[in-house]
Formats: sequence, C-alpha cells, structure tokens
Amino acid sequence: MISFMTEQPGRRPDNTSGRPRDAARTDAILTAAADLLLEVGFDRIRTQDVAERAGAGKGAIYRRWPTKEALLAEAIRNMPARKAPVTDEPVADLRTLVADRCQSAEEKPDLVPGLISAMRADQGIDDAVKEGYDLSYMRDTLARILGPDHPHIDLLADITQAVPLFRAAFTPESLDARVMTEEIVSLIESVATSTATRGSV
Amino acid sequence: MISFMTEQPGRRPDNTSGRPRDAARTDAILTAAADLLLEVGFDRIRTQDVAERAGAGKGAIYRRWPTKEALLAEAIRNMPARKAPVTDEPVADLRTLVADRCQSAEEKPDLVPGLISAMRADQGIDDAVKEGYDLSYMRDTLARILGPDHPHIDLLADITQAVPLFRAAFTPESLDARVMTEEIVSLIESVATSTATRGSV
DNA sequence: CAAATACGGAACCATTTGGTCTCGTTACTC
DNA sequence: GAGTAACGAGACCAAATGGTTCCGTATTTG
Repeated sequence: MISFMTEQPGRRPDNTSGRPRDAARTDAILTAAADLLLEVGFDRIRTQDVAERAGAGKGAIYRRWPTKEALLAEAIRNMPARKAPVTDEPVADLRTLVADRCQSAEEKPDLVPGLISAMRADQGIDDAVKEGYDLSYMRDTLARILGPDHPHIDLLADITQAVPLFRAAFTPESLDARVMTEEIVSLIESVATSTATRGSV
Repeated sequence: MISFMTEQPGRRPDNTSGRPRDAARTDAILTAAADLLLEVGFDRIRTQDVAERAGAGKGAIYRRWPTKEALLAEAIRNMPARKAPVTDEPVADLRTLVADRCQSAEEKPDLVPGLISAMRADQGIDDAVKEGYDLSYMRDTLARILGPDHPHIDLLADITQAVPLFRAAFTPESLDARVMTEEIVSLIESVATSTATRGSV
C-alpha cells in the first residue's frame, strides 16, 4: 500500500497555511474508485463517476492525482492482498483458495477483463497490477500437497487463476463456481496421486 | 464464414444500374481489419487505419457495414478455424495443438486481450467471438489420450487456452512458448498416468 | 452519351471524456 | 480578522474518433 501524496510540487509551497487536505476525501475517492473497479471494470470508469460516488468534485481528484490512471493505479495497489489459510488439511486450504478465486470470477466478471484492457492502455496500470500479482500463497499451498519440488506447481498455480478468468470471459455458461472449484481441486488431487504412485523426483 | 452483403436496404434500390461494388475492395478491407486485429488488438483499431491499410476510403467501409463493430465482427468470423492433426501418436498431436496455442500467445499477445476488451464493449463482437470459440478439436485429441469419458477433459481443454492467455497478460516473463508447451503436455501426461494407474471410471 | 453508383480522399460534424478553471463557501494558521 | 488553500458544483476546453458528406473520377447498364 502506498500512502497518498502529502505535498504536491507547485501546488502547496507552504503546507502550513490554508485549509488542509481532507484525508476522509482522499479515502472516499479511493474507495469509490475501487468499488467501481469491481462493479463495472476499469474501462468503463469515468472520472465524473468516481467523483459523484465519492461525493466529491473532480477538482478534489486532480488536486491529488495527476491523471485518472494514477488514481486507479493507487486504487489497485490498495486492494487487499489474498492470504492463504493454513490448517492441517492442505487440500481443504486449497479448496478454500480456489473457491475464492472462482467466486470472484463469477460475482465480479468485469474486474479482471477490465484490468487486462487497462493494462494495455496504460503502463502505470500494467505495473500496478503486475506488482500485486503474487501467486506465492497458492504455490505454497500446492507445495504442501504435492511436495516442494513438484514440477507442476507453477503451472497449477497459474491454472487456478487462469481458468476462472478464461471461463468468465469466453464461456460464462460453464462458470459455476462450485463445479469449477471441484473440477480444479480434483485435477490437482489427480496429479498428486500420479506423483505419489510413481514416486516423486 | 459469412458472405458480405449483396444489397443494402435504402442504399441500392436497383442493383442493375451504376458501378457495382468491387469485391476486391471488400476483401481488402476485411483483410486489413483482420491483420490489425492480430497486430495491435481490437481496441486500438481506428476505422481510418483500416481504410488506409486497405487502400480504401472510409466511405467504402460504411457503404458495406453499418458500424465499425459490424465490420470487425465479420473479420473475426472470417478468421480461419483451427483444425486438429490426427496421427497415430495422440500425444504428438496434442503437443502440436498446444504449441500452436502457446506460440500465438507469444507472437500475438494483443489479439485475445483485445478481444476480451472488445467483447465487453459490443454485444455483436461478443457473439462473434463466442460463436467461433469451439474447443471440440482439443477435447477430441485429449479424449484419444485419456479416454472419451475422462472426467478432466473439459478442464484440460480450457487449460490449454487459458494458461497461455493468462501468462501473456500477467506474467509475460514466463511466456516462453516451448517451455510452456512442455509444462502443459507434461501435466496432461501426468494426469493420464494417474488415471491409468488407478484404472479408469 | 446519360444515368446511376462506387471509388479514394478530405473536409466536416457530433459525441465522449480527460482535464482545467471559476465561483461561492469552508477550514485552517498567524 | 487577514490570508490562504481546500471543498463541491458546474461551466468550460481540447483531443480523439465514429460516422457523414462532398468532390472529382471511374465503371457499369441502357
């Protein structure tokens, strides 16, 4: 998480005089941006929409961020990171993670496609998204099931993200979160069985 | 493949008089649109670009299609369908298909993200893409390896499409087509082994 | 040859939208 | 209280671009 700017070059030469920035406004704007990101996707957000939802004026936005992309990049970085549950049942932990991913794809189908679209249009967005895209929590969970050196961990981790995204975009009719979760977990169990049978590397 | 319009309501009440439409122009426009689709992705195509590349005027475009989306929808439908090779080595056939998919993701990383973006903006594009999205060739090949009733065929077929797309969008540094091909084929072989060991359903 | 329509090219129009500016007001420091 | 800057709201500006129209020309039928 990156904190909002406390000073802006050329705008606030003397930060002791005048009415101070309202931190609550900054927060409201970031929250509005994040909400819209989830609801309609990046490419359908207009600055006017963000301002209205935050109960703010566009001036309040551009006083804080130089461009729309800078605002949304910060909103993206502010989005909460996933954390992996750790119980003594690794497969149950995996199922929780996969289910979460599948549910997101089902309930907020516009988020990731919108991000893909935005990453193509703006380098700052591209950086922000890639920076936040850390699948190590998924790889760790898979490692507990398959063993730390299993050759398919990276691919399986990507699969847990890629398949829900893909189905949301191209075959929304096969996007039942529960079914998809079981398909994916079942596949991973199958891989685990295969390895166990043959003996690991 | 859908043929171009031979008559337009309100535009050509009498199709025997006047200079006829030039079929070569129609073709050049569709080709230009398809090329741009592969090169820069849907959302960066401007009608002016299509016209220039086709050596045509914008008038020639709008004489044939009512909107930009209609033109590009037809260009999408015109794109050649994949066909599955069938030898007596199903795994080799699979590798060919997967490699093709991975190479596309590597060489034309803007196509599919651009389509996703465009599907969000226009229903006609959404229809055209989904109509052309048939993974049965991949499922057939997988069925030859895993058996026709294997429970993971649908998921694995989606994986062959989704993972290259995902990596192209989010982790381009891990987008080596050869490596990715082997990862995916190896996973599928692993699943096949697992099934064979346990006996099929 | 006349009528009709397509052609490329360029000017043109209309809409959308990111970003700026202004106004009257409010909240802070000195 | 004086000075300064943030606030919401809305007018405003500028760029991009989908789509139309017009021009002079070429190609068809009759």
